[in-house]
Amino acid sequence: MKNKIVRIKDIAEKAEVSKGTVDRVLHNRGRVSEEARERVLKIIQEMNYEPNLIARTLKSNKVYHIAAIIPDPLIDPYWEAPKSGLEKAEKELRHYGISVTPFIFNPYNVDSFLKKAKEATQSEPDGILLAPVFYREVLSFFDQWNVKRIPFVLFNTQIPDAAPLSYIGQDSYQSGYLVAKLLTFGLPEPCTFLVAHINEDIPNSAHLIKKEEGFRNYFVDKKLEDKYKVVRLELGNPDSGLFTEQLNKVRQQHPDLKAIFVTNSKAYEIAFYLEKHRIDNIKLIGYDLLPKNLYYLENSIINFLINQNPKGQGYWGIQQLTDFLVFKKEIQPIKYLPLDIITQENLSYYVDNEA
Amino acid sequence: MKNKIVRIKDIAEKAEVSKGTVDRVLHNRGRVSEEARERVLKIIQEMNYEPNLIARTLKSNKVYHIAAIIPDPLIDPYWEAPKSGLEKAEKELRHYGISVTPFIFNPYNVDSFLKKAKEATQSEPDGILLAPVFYREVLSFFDQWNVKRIPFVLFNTQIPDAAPLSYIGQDSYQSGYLVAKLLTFGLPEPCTFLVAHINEDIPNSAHLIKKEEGFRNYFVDKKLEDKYKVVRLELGNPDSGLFTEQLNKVRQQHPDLKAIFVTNSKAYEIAFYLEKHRIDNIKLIGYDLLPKNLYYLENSIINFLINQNPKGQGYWGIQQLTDFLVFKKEIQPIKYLPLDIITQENLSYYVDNEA
DNA sequence: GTAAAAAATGTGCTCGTACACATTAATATT
DNA sequence: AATATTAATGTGTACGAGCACATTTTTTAC
Repeated sequence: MKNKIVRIKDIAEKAEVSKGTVDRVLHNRGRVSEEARERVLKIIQEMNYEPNLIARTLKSNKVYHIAAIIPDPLIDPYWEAPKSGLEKAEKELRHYGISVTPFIFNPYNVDSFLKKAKEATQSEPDGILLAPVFYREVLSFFDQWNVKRIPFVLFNTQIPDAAPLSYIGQDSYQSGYLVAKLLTFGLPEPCTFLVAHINEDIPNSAHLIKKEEGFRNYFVDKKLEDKYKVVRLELGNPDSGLFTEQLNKVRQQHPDLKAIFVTNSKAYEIAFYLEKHRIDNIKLIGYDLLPKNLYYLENSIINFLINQNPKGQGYWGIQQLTDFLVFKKEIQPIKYLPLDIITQENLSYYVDNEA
Repeated sequence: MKNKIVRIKDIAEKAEVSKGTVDRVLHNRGRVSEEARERVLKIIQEMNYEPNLIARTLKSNKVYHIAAIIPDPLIDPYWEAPKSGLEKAEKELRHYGISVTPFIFNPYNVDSFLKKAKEATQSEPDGILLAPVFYREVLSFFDQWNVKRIPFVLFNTQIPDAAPLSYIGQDSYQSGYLVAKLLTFGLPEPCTFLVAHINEDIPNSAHLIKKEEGFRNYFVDKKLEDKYKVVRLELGNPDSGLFTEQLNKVRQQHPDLKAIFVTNSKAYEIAFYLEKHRIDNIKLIGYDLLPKNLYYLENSIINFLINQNPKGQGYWGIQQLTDFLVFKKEIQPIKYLPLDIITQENLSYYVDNEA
């Protein structure tokens, strides 16, 4: 059987050199005669040697510091999941020398972001994981990190101009497209759909625009523009009276409103409104498995949730950086997570059961 | 910082014993005074020591042989995915001493199964991964393996009476339930649904019955029995004329037939029928991302597929056995994989991108 | 031709854990 | 009290890769 695991020692013996020489060939440390080099290289090929990553990391007790620049979960609960994901990854990878330091900023305050990003940069980390909530402000940091050669991984929000080591998240456009499919599947008759952006700085939130774009283009592509009408609404703070007013008005203007698509994780705000006004003929789709969303999903007020797998995003972010720093693997520049469709009936298998 | 990793040596020093003693405490190898035992145990708690699994497996060069008893992918293409999943796992885990030997049987031939299962048993493996296609025949093997103390993991088909180390797969009942939800969501008007079992030995296929049960119970639970009618059909070999005849007949008997639920991975057979007869007012839901199914999903003849994640099943099966054999971890007796809802629009993120 | 410099190759220790073996301390037996 | 027996504890090495350092071989300089 070829089942035997090939070690450096085996190669050394077969090539009639010492393992030191094999090591030099493997890592291009020079000081090897061309003759020996070729012989060793050939044998490595033949026996298709694969280094034992386990033994490798055991040796080097280098600690890799990763700075995780993420929004405060206490301010927006959405960010709890990514945080727990990266904590999980850190726990798993501690023995490989991975150490993660969170730099937590207020997602509604640019200065807070600037401060924390600066702190993170000054800590001279070996890698950075970042949720780039503020599009404009983050760009100059990318330059700094590129100069300093600090690899950085983005998640949640895709930034086209950046050249990160990797982006982890969903294809926003496609997720809007998917939502349109689901709603038209459930509503075969002509009607009106509402795209609701809740409490967001829209011009600075490219991914939300992408979602709306995908949503609208579905109707174009499928030639359904005559059948369905799409309206949009930028809603402010749900606690204000304006919020309710805006919704009342849109319902009045569009009596055939049959579905609402919420582009972020705050579908529960709309659900609260629907429940309060005892409206049960409007379907509702949103994002993410927050407890409040799950509550309304269970009560059939929310019909579907698209799981952005935020925990997985944090988890895979750290994993990607580890693969790069520790294992020196090739990193895929974009890692799209699946667009999970969640409903009452399959919910339990997605809650706390992933990655 | 608590960032320092705790080693056995650290514990030994703090407890003023040698690392040998700590080792004996950790592994209950006896020969330790009660006094020392308690002291060490306390310090292990305090410093919350976690063994370095990396170093652990590096030491022991034991090879664990796992026998994988699975159906032949050449006979039923469904089984390609589990096979590739377990191959992927083997590759990842080779350096932990995991070696997987496939024992491949004909899923339509009991004798072939008996022969291979016997061979696998005689090879005296350290663990067994099994797709228990033949319910009755597999039971005696469970007894044998229990006597020999060979841990076995089941996947794909849940067997209630068995007490495997772990079952990996989906909750069949719930998946039927989910399908009912999707269909009623898309078909708000009263109509008839067909549950189709294609080319299966139904009495011996508990998981297919469970699917139907879940499907039917959805209507009961939601008080929709008056609105929707459910009929069932056991279809034989799709290549025979009978197959088409049966379908024709059921359509004739139920003119308001609006959806078909195929309980296994052969939805493409019905799709072929629907396409051939140019029927586009019957929705179709089935299982698994086989190339043929994907083709019809792309063409909108199949509306949804439930992904049973067969690749993941093979992968996690080997992972579970490795966790048990190599890492001595606690194993969860049931590992339900999520009920992924797949449609044209989110398909690409599930194809070859998992586990 | 010899010594010095450079190139090539070899040796040995480290990482954290597990286990075999060696050693010491505490009882039991005569 | 001396020896045998058992219990308790300590010591040392292996696993595979990586790297510093030691050693050998070849080349260069005079």
